Amino acid sequence: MRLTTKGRYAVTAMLDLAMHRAQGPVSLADISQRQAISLSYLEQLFAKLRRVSLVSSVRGPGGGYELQRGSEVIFIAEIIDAVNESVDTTRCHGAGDCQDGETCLTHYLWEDLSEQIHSFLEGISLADLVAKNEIKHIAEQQDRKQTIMSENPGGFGEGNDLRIPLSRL
Amino acid sequence: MRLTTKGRYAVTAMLDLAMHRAQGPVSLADISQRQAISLSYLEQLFAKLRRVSLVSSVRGPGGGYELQRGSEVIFIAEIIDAVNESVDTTRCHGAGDCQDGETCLTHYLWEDLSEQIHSFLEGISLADLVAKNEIKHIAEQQDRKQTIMSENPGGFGEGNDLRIPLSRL
DNA sequence: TAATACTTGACTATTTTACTTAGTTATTTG
DNA sequence: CAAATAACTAAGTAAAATAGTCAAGTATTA
Repeated sequence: MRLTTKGRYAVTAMLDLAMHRAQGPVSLADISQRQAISLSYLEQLFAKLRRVSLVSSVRGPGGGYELQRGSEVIFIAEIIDAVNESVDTTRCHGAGDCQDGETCLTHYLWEDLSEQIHSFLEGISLADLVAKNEIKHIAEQQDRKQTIMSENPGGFGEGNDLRIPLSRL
Repeated sequence: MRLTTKGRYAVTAMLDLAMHRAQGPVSLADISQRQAISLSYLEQLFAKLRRVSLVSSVRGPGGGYELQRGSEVIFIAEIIDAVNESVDTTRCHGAGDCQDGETCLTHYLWEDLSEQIHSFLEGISLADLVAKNEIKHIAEQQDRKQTIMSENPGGFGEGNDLRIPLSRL
């Protein structure tokens, strides 16, 4: 699991797509302007997103890209995986290449952590992100942030207040 | 929040340190051998880890690095933050540089997600990773994986089985 | 048919990563 | 004290990833 600017661009573009899906296909040119990402780079990213069936394309005038599923069933982990081709984190690839076994152990520990992060991002959808944000804005207008959490089971919580207890994992 | 190979190296090295703290200061040469990371690269990483007081150094023969706190209060997020100097994700830095406000919105959404991941990694310590691993190994020996979760509140769960419900966040 | 917009591939610049080299400084042990 | 050890520092470099350019297509719509 890697989390780089490349993945951020992809998620950002997908969020843009999610927020404009009402108006039909969205052209990369539009996303490029709105999100300040170069058109050619978007083309590269969307080629990969298309390959894994996250988006579908419509050619010709008025064409563009659309989410192939609803934004509530497109998860952040999928998007990031699509653009970041996986790298093998272990230096000894499976078969016992390690001398003392120590190397394998720490590598395994990392992979394990990586899995946790992946699972975490598999639980967050595009729709979740957008929805949570809307709630936050309403909350700020109403100026009573403290009660949002309990009132709204779909929300994410606020920064530091949210410390996931290990007992829940 | 970025999650690159650089951060992985740092976490791996810190894990190595945590697992060998009983035998006093650990030299970078030892870590280099065990974890297959070049000595000079480790020197760069540990310069940063030392700057934020995650480790302390002992010079001279028999010297090396030690964790400055217990491994149970050193969190993964700290390690990654130490080696990855932060990049500003928003193109318009605070002040209204954005034309239509759209750009800011998706950037904000990303920052929000990034915060979630950060909070997640703030909740996992070096000790947690090691401990969970030991439990896993015992479990595999005993060949009754299914019951581990409920029996052991400190554990992390297993890969896909662990899907954090949004209602808990 | 002309315009639009996806699609592909090759190529390039920049940045980051990972490593090398060559030293200096502090500490311990013989 | 001298020699060995290992942290520190800094400069430079090779390789990889990122980000973007350019130039051709193809499919679709008006």
